[in-house]
Amino acid sequence: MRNAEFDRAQVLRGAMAAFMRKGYTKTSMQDLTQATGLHPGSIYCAFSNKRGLLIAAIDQYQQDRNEQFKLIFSNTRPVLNNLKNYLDNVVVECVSCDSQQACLLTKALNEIAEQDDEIQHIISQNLQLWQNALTAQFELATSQGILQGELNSEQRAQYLMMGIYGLRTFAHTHPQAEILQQLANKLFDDVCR
Amino acid sequence: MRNAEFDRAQVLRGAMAAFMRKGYTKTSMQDLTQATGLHPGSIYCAFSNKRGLLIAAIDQYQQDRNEQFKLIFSNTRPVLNNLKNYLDNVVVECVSCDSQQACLLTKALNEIAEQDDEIQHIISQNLQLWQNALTAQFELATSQGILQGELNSEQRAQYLMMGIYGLRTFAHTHPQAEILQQLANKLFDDVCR
DNA sequence: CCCATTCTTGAATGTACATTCAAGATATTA
DNA sequence: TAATATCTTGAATGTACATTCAAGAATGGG
Repeated sequence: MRNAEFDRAQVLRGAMAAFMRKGYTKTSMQDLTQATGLHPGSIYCAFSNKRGLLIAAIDQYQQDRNEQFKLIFSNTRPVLNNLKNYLDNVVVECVSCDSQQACLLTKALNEIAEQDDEIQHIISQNLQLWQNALTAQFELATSQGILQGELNSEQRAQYLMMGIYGLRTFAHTHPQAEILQQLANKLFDDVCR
Repeated sequence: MRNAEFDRAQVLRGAMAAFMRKGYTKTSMQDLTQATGLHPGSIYCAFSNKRGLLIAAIDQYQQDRNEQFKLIFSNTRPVLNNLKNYLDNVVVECVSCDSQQACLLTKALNEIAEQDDEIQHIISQNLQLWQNALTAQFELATSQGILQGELNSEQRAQYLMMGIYGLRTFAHTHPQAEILQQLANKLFDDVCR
């Protein structure tokens, strides 16, 4: 008889930002009411509780990132150019030092790992989809004869994921663009080797 | 007129373990009294507060890891063997999935980054010492003519640090020894390239 | 062996938090 | 426009937490 007034995606993006800034535990419901513009009652009505809001935010994050991924890879340029652009984009995010540009999945994974099996599973699954998408790109490059070497596409994707995780953590101590870009360049070379 | 009864190092190792298991925020003082065997009053007397206990625990962690580092590198075997052993050791820690085997520095860095400047600074400094020690090993190998290529020793150390950070995060989603060892092997190759 | 000093104990304190709920507001339907 | 269903509001609730503190215990010097 009456529809909710808020825009679910916008609310979840606000929650995302809050969780990325302070981490799940340290983010209070008060932070979340501010970040989402919703009153506590509305949050509990729509997402059950703080944990439910995190799960919904992770889902929205995955959708948003998937759009971005498609944007980078859906074109006719050479696959390796797209991959390099993708990695350079990660570097830009790291350099900005803007906590909103962090990766919600890895942030939550590092915080919650071994504490909440269900959330850990959700995050792992999302990261796996991610890795699969990268594997597909490497597979494409291989089928085009662009990539050679001992590694298969899955191994390349795993190594790239590992490198991106590492880059994001490393950036906390060395936020200089030059250093990060250099590491990313070598990572790209090594992945393609 | 009277000495403290507890063994400071042991107390701090208990606190370390607690912080590594749950993270700083989620670890309650009750957890810490259990983990350290100390009553709240004693903790506050010795370390001011929970934050002070974390800082002291980080310091103890650094000392302990430094001992371990020396143990691995203080011998007459080839430098690169030692480096490989060191990396393999990280893999073993990752595989165990034992949260006590995590790295307190990276765990705290990922949680607290951009939230507590002083702690961030302490962690960064400790990680830098770490990186410097690795740089020295690469420098040694280079001076022995074992390492060639475009990279300088600092760049190699940075790349290795990045890789280790990445490996630790990646292990949360892929704790299989085989996969992690494969990634570590390639990382070592690429670092030495 | 007693005194002075320091350490230990753990219950008490106040605060900050996640969550609930009942009253009020608003939209849709008839 | 009236009735009804649903959403919104934000103060109230109980809990869990970090921290304090005063009483008690233990040590070593004299």
